[in-house]
Amino acid sequence: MDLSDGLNYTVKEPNVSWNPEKKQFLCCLFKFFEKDLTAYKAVFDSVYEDDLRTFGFTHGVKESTLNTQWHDLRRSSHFEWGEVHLSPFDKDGRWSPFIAAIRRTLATLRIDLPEKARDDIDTSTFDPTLHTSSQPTSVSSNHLNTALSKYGGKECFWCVQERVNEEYIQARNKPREYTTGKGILEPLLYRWSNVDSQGVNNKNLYIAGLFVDWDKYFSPDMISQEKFDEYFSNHIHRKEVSSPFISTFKSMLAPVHRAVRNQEGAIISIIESKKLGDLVYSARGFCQKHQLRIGRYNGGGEYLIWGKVPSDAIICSFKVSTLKQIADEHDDIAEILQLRTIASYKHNQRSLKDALEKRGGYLDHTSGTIIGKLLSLLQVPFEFSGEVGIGMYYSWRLRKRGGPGKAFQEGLNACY
DNA sequence: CGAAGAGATATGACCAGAAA
DNA sequence: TTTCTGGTCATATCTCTTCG
Repeated sequence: MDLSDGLNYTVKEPNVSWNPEKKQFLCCLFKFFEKDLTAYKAVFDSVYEDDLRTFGFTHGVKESTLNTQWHDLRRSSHFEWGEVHLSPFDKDGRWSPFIAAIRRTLATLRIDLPEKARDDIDTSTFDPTLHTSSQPTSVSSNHLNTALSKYGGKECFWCVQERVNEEYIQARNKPREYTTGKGILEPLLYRWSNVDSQGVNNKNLYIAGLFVDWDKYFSPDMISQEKFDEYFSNHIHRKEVSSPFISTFKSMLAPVHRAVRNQEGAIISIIESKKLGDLVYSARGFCQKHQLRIGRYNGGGEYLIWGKVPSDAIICSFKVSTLKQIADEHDDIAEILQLRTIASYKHNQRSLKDALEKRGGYLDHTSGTIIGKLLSLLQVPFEFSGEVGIGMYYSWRLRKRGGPGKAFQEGLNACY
């Protein structure tokens, strides 16, 4: 018997130890980078070099193994597969550490692997009811674990499993309610926050309180409609619990009103809604569906964003102290803004709007010029100045009837 | 009792060949 | 070619039994 041949038959290539991290890493390659198994292999081998050597690999993992593994994860609706592929296509989001590692490795290896500009992975075959998980999901892990440790019996496991499955079926089959849908959604949303706001509130990034530890992120697809409604309801009832949502408003007046009344470090941001995908929900829609009123609040004008507002969706941010300073330095701006009047009203309601109206109307060209000056001082990019300016025109009641005319736009443009 | 062991069952990694 | 699918084999986990 030829010994070397014999070795080839008996010495089997080792198996990859697919822990959750490696699965996520592999899925990130497929999700964010153009498909090229040779490049995927090079990156994977390099990143997990030590680990692979420990398990006995000498020439890295075969391309086919990576491909099969990814398809297997998809076929079995594996937890990590869903985690990566059902999450928003956001390169600055939860998967950014993986993406950064991949980019670094590609640069080191001098491999030119294009990144995808959008998600092209078909997730329609993903069935959460089948989903095999190495880690229970964040949603149901508590129920599952307590039930198991409490009773330990097979019957109980299955009844719990049944309920978990039901949650998933509901989550999948029911289209998510209250979503604003394309076309209806306001192009711009405004956000107010201060030092007391929960979550991460930066000038260029917002993260909801529940996801401050971004590793714990889950998409709304991963939870039931009931759970989603509970989060939504808690949020609009302003309950003191961590929320997966970020509040925004379609009008700039609402956040300005809150900001001038709660000045401590208040920031106002302007957000471009189309960069948020479909993770924006109308509070009005929710209140209508559930016939809900909280005092006089009916959700009008408020939109909740799930998870985070990535930096590329934030057009600009300014501190309310900057706004006040500008008003102090420019009488015409102060006269239009009426920050003191706004601050004197407890609620942003009819009476505040009436009070703003009392100031009297402006000629369109005049108001356009003043608003334009303000927006340029606040460094609102020119391309959004029209949208923001017109919004302010209505909110601040710059003329009693009708919309802004051509002269308003001309006045606005004159300042940039 | 509870620890240890044996057997049964489930899961994970992967291949080879079919299908597209 | 690439992608999908049925099946194998090894290992992990569960369940039941035995024995000190």
